[in-house]
Amino acid sequence: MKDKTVIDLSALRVTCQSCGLYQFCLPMGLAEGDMERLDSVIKRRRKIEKGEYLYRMHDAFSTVYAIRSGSVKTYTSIESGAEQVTGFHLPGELLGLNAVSTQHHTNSAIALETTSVCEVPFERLEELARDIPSMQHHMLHVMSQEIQSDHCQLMMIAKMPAEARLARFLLSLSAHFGNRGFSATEFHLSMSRNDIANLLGLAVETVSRLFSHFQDEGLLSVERKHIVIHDMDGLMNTTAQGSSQPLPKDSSSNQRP
Amino acid sequence: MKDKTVIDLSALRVTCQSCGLYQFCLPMGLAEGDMERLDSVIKRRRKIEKGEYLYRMHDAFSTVYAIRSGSVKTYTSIESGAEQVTGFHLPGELLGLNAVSTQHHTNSAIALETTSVCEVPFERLEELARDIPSMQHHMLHVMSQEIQSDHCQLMMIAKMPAEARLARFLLSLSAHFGNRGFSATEFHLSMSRNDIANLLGLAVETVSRLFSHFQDEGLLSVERKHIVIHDMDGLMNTTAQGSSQPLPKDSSSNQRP
DNA sequence: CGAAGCGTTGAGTGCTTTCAATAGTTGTGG
DNA sequence: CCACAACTATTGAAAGCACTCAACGCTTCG
Repeated sequence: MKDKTVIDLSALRVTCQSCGLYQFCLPMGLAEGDMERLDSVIKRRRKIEKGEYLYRMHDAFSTVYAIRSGSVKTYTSIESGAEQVTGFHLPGELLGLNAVSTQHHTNSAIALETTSVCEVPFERLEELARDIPSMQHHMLHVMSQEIQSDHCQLMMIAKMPAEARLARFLLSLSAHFGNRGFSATEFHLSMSRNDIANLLGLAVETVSRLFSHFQDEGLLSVERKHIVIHDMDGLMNTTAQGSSQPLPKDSSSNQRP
Repeated sequence: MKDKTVIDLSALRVTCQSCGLYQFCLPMGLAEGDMERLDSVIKRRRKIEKGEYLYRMHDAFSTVYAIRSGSVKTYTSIESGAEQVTGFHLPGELLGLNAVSTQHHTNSAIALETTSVCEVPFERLEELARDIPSMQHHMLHVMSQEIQSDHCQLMMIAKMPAEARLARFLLSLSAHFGNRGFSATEFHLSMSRNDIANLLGLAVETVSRLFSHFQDEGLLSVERKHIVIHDMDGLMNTTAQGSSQPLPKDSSSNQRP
């Protein structure tokens, strides 16, 4: 335990530039000088264990979190006690920004495994954003991206059959891992079947059945939380909502003049 | 037609402060001086007819729109041609901000009736946001609010039966109108049944049946697009997912240590 | 080792969709 | 001005997908 301080010091000295994720994270697109200013604002690095909360719904909002390693589940609860998982978040993602409007968190964030995050005081971030145009733009960028992904999620739940939803979910995980230099075909699910089902708007049993079904078809192998994708194209095909229906364009009540 | 120029001039002279919606719109919370700066940035006021597009998916993003009157439907299209309505937007709402991340619009916005909007060049808005902290904050605020409402929508589609979804939809419209000084119990639906069904992730027939059902129960009267709510509480009760199930808190795989 | 929780599988039910037919509404052109 | 076409909305009947209920194996943890 003598070298504890040494470890702490080196940890504190870690900069965004030295982080393998900096191109996916807050400093994305920042000039070097600006990155140093960002570094100076990042409060500290925190490690949280599986099952610990990063923050809870209704907590006062003061801090934004960037995930360094591990994974986090976010979910909102409704009055009746029902929960809706809104996403699983992997390294490089920014959490907490959607609390700006209420000053209180509107969802809870819980670690799915041992997770390390960077904490950034939001006030500081706002100040930085004022001085650094690309930082301001990036914050808007991050939020607009979340909106887009929510819309995608919405469409998925509203329009796609269960099979396609799970396939898309797995493919999106696969792409995430692939982008970050990990295997796109073999990975570990840090979330429970329950969480997956909740995110996709399905019953746990349905998810379980679908995993078995995919395995029977030879699309993938699944053993508890270990996934190996054998047939990426096959998975993508199940995504295509049954088949390619030649929908009439603009089926709504409006036409362009 | 002699006074046409007079009308135009007076229209151009309209300021945010003179707009009945300013407390719901972009200038929300701005100091008076800052509001004038905002006014000077707003490019012009545009009137669009029913069926015209404010912008279309994939269009280059340069402008943010604030709705003055009328209503607008936004929707995204997926590769296969299927569409997902992402929202109906009423006076005071800001549209287009979610295109920041891609520089291209990721949804289309079409007028459901004759609609007038204010156009704000996004670049200008970003500049303003740099100079005026409360403006920057407000933009983040608007986007964070959209994320929250999307999460709400997600939960609704994923967890609620058809009846509750339509009830919630009507109640949210009612609240919107009420907040803006209109009747909360009697209003006009500017969107088609098809659009409603699409937004709620239902079939048109289901929506139609539900309207009839609500009417049979005496909760409301509906005649084509004219709605009169008779029993607000009754409607709210149908929202409660069948009843109040005493769900075990935190049904997920995680527990707090 | 027992309890508790997660995951899988089966059977039956039900909510919602799909298919189909009919009115009502809107818009256009003869 | 009316008739026809196209579209929107409503209603009924049948089918299907996913859910609920239920039981059991497996893993984890105290």
